[in-house]
Amino acid sequence: MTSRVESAAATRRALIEAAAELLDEGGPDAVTLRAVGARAGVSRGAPYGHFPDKEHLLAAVATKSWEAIGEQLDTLVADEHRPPAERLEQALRGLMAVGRGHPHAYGLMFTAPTGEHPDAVAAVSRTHDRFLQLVTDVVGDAERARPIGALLMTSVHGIIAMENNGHLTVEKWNTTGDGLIRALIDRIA
Amino acid sequence: MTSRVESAAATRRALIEAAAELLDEGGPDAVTLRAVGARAGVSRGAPYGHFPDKEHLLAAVATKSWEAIGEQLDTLVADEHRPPAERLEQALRGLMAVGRGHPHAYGLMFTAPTGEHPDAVAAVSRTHDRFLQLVTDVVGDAERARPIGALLMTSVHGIIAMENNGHLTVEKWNTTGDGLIRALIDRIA
DNA sequence: GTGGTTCGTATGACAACGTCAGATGAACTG
DNA sequence: CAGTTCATCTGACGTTGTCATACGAACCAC
Repeated sequence: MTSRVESAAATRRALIEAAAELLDEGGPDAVTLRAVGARAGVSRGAPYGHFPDKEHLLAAVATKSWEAIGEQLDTLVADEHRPPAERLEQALRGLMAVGRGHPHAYGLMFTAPTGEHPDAVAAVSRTHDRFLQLVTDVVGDAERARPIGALLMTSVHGIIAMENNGHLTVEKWNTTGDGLIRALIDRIA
Repeated sequence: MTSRVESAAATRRALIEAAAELLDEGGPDAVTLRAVGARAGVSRGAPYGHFPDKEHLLAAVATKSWEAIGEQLDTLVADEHRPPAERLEQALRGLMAVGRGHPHAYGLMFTAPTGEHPDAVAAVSRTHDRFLQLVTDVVGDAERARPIGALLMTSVHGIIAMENNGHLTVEKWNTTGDGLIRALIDRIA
């Protein structure tokens, strides 16, 4: 662990993890380069040895979140015992669980300007591909699955976003995020 | 116009409008209290005579956006010549137009922590009520319209959000935001 | 009118932030 | 062992949100 490249890689990982933790605990405002450095055990300017600026660090955090969801979907794709429809529903509910458990991280995933960050774009693309595979397993045809998957993905994202921002109250809409997922599956997939 | 209360109210309006313009033109980072003051013709500390802090100013901007959409829906509700389904579709496409034309303002509408800002909450509630009226005109029963309206609202929001963040590409999903709106109406309403 | 009060605005100051330039020291290379 | 590399530290700068203070014109009683 005392090798220079190993130590640098460990520091880089620690910075990303520290930023993710601070984001989870205190929201975007808590993610200060000084606080990130402190939690990672380095000082305030250390991130600039690994990232051009703060935005790239946050993009790395978002990439990690996308990859985590991708792996989650991967295990669902591989689980061939269960019926495809059940796996797809599990995927949608898994997305909601992430959005609820880590609302700030979830927001970051859809906030980072993706165009400037190829790694993030690739991670998003891979995750979306796995999601489309799950949809394909349900509807049969891969080409037909694409717009259907888009409708499912955008709708679930909208449900999570409005739930996290307090715009989805039971008093107003007489339903919950879970209920909307159910309705979505019944009407679309 | 030289009355003190009139002048103060004009300044307040100018501050909100200046913030909205800066948000439209340069995104959230361009909305600096100094820049807002300069554009409104006052100085950097003037906003504190009208808002407790920057967040409340932004909440006022979001409130204005919600009210603008509310009025837009209002004219649709009142337009009884056209069939209800057509008016509902027009409402959904109007939401998309706002999201496309003013992406930063649209993001702010769903970003402001609504709990702390009663005016914003009220504006959102009124706008949602008008949307639910349009849904009721289509499905007939007001109670049945509520969860259906929720599914429509969250889905459209998800479509707009993913489109604005570049996560809704034709290459990946083989559809567009407009196509998804069409599919949404066909399958839900 | 006139004097005193109110209150919207201007100004100076402060801490915190992102960012960069230079210094430091330990891991590498020959 | 001498020289280089490079991750990290430290000091500094401009900008930001925010507050305390000061000013001055609109207000109000008489």
